[in-house]
Amino acid sequence: MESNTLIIDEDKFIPQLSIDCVIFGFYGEQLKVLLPKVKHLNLWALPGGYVLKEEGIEEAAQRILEERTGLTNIYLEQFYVFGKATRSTAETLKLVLLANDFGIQENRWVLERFVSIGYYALVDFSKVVTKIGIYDETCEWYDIHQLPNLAFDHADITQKALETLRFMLDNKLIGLNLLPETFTMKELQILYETILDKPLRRDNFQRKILSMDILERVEKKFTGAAHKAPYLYKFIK
Amino acid sequence: MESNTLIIDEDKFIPQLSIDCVIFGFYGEQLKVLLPKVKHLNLWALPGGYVLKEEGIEEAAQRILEERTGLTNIYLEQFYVFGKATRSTAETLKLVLLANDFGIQENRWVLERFVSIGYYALVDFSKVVTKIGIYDETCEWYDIHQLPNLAFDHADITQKALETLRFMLDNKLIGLNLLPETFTMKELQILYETILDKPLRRDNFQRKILSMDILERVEKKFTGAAHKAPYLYKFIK
DNA sequence: TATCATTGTTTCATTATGGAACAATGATAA
DNA sequence: TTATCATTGTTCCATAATGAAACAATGATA
Repeated sequence: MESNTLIIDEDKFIPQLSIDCVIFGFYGEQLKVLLPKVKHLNLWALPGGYVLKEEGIEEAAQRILEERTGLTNIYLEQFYVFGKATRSTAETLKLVLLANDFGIQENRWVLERFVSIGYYALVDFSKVVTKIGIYDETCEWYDIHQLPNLAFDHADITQKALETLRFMLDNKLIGLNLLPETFTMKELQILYETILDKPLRRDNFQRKILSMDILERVEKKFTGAAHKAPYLYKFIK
Repeated sequence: MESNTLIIDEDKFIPQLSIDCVIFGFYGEQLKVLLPKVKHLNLWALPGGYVLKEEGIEEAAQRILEERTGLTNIYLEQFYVFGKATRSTAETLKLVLLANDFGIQENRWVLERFVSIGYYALVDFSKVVTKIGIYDETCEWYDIHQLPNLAFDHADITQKALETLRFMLDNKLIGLNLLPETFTMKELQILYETILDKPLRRDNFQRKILSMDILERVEKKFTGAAHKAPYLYKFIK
């Protein structure tokens, strides 16, 4: 991230290195991304920040997420480093500074080229209570298919995060972090369908997931709807 | 990489950010890693370096590889960023500096904590003519199972590169970069077996690979051995 | 010409997957 | 009470992928 860093002590951080986080949540049969809005501009940026000189990058990502969104100790996965020379951010950053009545100090590294480490986070939508960072106007969820105007190359970063999530779907227990404690098979299937962006067969999906022995069937869920009540499941620890 | 950077103009580079490359080759039925040896010490370090302020990280990796090994325009893949706070490198680096009669300048960022971007490279062993970097004593191939004394956390980095290579084996055309223009099915199979570190069935392997329609059968290879001559294959462009 | 090691291929059993149908169930309406 | 309905849970079968064994081909050597 390169915005919202208007008042920082540059000596505390590793110069020209940043972290950007793509936070995925799942709600209303849609995959969502949590995005803070830049104050005074029609512009959104991934929650991001810098790495303290004595701080591990994973800890930096956790700290940044807590400062910007209030989320603590969440599932994080490094996915790519964005470091093209043409990854120019100074122009947009200057816009941000001007819009917020900050002067532009040309010699600071904040205005130089950045290398940014991308992390994606998976969170249980129902447990998230977002906090607005001191430089943010809002911090809200957006459908992955209807993202707002993203700053810098943050649309590319989000896209790459989504591709990585898809690629990892069979190797990591994605659902464990994106769903509440208990859920129905249908909810899990819709989550997979949403991430993969393609329909899956109900019977085959159930057979495959159950054969993995990662789910425990708990009680039934009576919704009051006029049909058979589905079982609830939870992940086996 | 944090060694062999004894005489550098620090202002040209992004501070505290480095690139380390794990170069894989395949020869004699073994997976090899190309490693320069640190001058005057019983110590080897992955070929690495820093990123110029106006340079993309991929170009930086290519430049570093050319300077250190003579390899140009090779297959590179980013695989992980190593940025733990405890990733201390100063002690070893001071040893390197002392052993090479360089003074230690405490305030330079070269001695601070580093965040290092890991790249792995795949090269055709038969085409490699290594060059010794100006700070290196030798630059030679080592069997992946018999690595020499590696500096810093470079053994971890190498291990992670190998794991990523394994994980990607079915998704990327690994063989295309590690084998010469033409090769036998057996050579390809041994490559796969070596990377995966487990035996594969000859018949099933052949069937699976051929069904992928990525190989073109060329002429036969007469070795003079007392058995049927195998076909040679090459990858379809 | 027989032997040998290795390669290329076929065959068969087993398992996984795709696709359809059927049975079960919890509410609602006749 | 009973018929209806939407959805869930399950079974069944055809097809595809994979595991494993056997067989045929071939290029050199004795």
